Amino acid sequence: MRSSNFLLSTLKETPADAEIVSHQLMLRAGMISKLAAGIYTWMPLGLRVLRKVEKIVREEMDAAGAQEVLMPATQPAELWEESGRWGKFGPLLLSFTDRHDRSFCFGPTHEEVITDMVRRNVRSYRQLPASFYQIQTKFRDETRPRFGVMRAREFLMKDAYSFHLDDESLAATYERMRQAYCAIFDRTGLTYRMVEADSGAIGGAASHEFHVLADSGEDAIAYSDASDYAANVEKATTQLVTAEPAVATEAMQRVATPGQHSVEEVAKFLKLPLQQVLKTLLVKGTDTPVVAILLRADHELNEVKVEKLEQVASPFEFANDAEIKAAAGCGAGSIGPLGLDVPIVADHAALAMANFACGANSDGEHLSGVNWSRDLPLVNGQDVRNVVAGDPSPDGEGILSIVRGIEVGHIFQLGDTYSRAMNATCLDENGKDRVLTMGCYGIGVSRVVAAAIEQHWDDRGILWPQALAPFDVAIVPINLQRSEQVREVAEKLYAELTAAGLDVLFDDRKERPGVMFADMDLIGIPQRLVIGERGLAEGNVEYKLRSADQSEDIALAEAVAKVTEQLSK
RNA sequence: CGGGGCGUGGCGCAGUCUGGUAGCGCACUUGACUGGGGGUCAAGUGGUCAGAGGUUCAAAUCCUCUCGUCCCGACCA
Repeated sequence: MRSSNFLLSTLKETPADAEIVSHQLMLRAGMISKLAAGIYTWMPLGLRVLRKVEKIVREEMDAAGAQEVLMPATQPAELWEESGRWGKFGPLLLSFTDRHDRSFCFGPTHEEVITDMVRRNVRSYRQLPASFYQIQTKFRDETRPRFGVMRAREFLMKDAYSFHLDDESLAATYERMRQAYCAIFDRTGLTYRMVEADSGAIGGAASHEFHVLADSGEDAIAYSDASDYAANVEKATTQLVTAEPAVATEAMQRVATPGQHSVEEVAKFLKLPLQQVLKTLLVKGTDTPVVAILLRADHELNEVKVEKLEQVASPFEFANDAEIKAAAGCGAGSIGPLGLDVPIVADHAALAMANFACGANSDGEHLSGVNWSRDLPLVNGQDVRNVVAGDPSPDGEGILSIVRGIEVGHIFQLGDTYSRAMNATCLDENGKDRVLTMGCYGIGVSRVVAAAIEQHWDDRGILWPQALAPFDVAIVPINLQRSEQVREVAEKLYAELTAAGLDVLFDDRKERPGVMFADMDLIGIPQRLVIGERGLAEGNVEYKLRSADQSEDIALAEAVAKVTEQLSK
C-alpha cells in the first residue's frame, strides 16, 4: 500500500474527550472516527487491525470445529418474548418498530436467534453436538458508553453457541472452546489470563473469562502466585478463617465518638488499626426491610456474593437513610450489631475478630472491646467480601495478588435456559424428544484492538504486536521526489516485500522525514526500512524495529530477508 | 437514571464574569527556501460561536428551554 493512496489521518494533539490511552491513540492514529456516542467508523488503518483479529479468531474457531454463520442484526421481539428477555434486557435493547408496527431490536446477543435456527434445522442427535459462530456487529444501548471502542454501544463481537444432548458433551465442547480461546489469545501476542468468572444473571454451570492485563482494565482479577488459581474478584474466594476468635481480654465499653462517621475516622479516633473495627452495612432484604452485613473494616463488600444470599434482596441495593434510621435508630456511621433487631450476616473474617470496636446504634457513640459470644451471639459465617492482595489462595497454594484486566472473552456452560424456554429439542437414540443443552462463547473483537493498545504503547504511539499490526513493515524513503536512486531502490523493495506476501506501507508522500517517522511510530508499524542516498552510497539501508531504541544499517541486498526473518519469529 | 463539566473553523483552546468589528496555535491550500525526527518565511481557505426562543439600540457573552458530548456514580452475558 502506498501512503499516497491510503488515508493517514493522524493528529498531533490529543482530542479532549478521549480519556484512556487506547482511545487517544486510536483517534490520533486515524484508526477510528466517532459518529455518535459509542458509535465509530473504522477507517482504513483501524479496519486492517480489526481484520487481523478476526482472521485469528476465525481460523481457531474453524479449527475447533465451529461452523460459521451470519445471523441478522435485526431481531423480532417475539423471539425475545419467548425467551422472556424482552422485558428483562430493558433499556439496553435498542428497539424499534417497522411500518407494520411490529417490534424489533438490534441484536445485543444472539442466543434466541441461534436457538431458533437450531430448533428449525437440527432434528436428530446424529447432528449433534454442533457449534456455530459468527463475527458480527452488536448493539447494546449502554447508559454510559466510554473509552472509545473499549465500551462502545455498537461493537464487533465473535459469538459462538454449542448444542448438546447432555452435559458431558457440553463439558467436552466447552473444554475444546477453552483451548481455542487460549490459542487465539496466544496468537494475538497479548498478555492475558483466563479466570474463573461469575456466570451472572444468565446462570449456568461453569464460566471463564479471558482478560488482557492492563492497568486501565475495568475488572480486578485475583490470582495465586503459586498455583493456577485465578478468578474475577467478583467471584474470587480465599481460605476461610475457621479458627476460634482470639480470647476476650478487654471489657466492652461505650465510648463517645462525636462526629466520627467513616470506619477510617472511628479507627483513627479510637487509635485502633482498621482490622480492629467492625463495619456494619445495611442492605435491602428479601423478607425484612433490611439485613445487616458485618465486615472487618479494611474489607470491602462483594455485592455479587451478597446478592446470592437468601435473606438479601436481588437486585442488591443498600438501605437508604430512612431505612437505616428506622432499623438502627441512628445514622449510617454508628450502626452496630448489638441490639440490632434485623437478620445478621457476618463475613468469616469478621467472626475471627476479638476486642473490636463497632457502632453503638446511637449517633456519636461506638462500642469498644467487643467480643463474640460474650457480648453478642455468634452467627454463621459467610463469604461476602472481596479478596484482597495477600489473602491465601483458596486452593491452599500461595497467596493472592490482584491485577487489572480488560475482559475480552467469556465462555459459559449455559445449560437449557434458552432451549427449554424456546422448546429446542431433538430426538435421541431412543426416538425420544430431549431438550438441548447449550454453551455460549464470546469474544469482543473490537475490544481486543483497544486492549492491545492499552498493553502496547509508548510516548510516540502504538507498538503493535506483530500479529495485529496493520502493516508488517514501513518503507520510508528520504528525498523520494528528488533522488532517482532512492526512488528506484524504494520501489524495488516495495515490490519484493509485497511479492513475499507482506503487508507493506510505502510512504511515498511528499513529506519531510520527521513527519514520516512520527507518523510511522504513531501508527505503530513493527518494522521500518529507511532508504536514503547517504546509506545507499555504502550499499546500506536503515532497519529499525518500532520497539527498539536504535536503528541499524544493513546491506540493501539483505533487507528483504531481514524483514521476513523477523516476521517468522 | 442521579450528580457535575463542556459545546467558538478539521484538532487543541482564548474570548463569556463586566454585551459593542470573532481570535490564537496546530492542521489544510499556494509559493519560495529547506531536506534523516512533526522546519522557516510569505500569501491564503475555512466559523449562521450546538439549536430554538427571549431581553437589548446591540448577544458567542445575559435569561429560558431543547439537543449533543464528556466525567463520576448507578447500570452492564
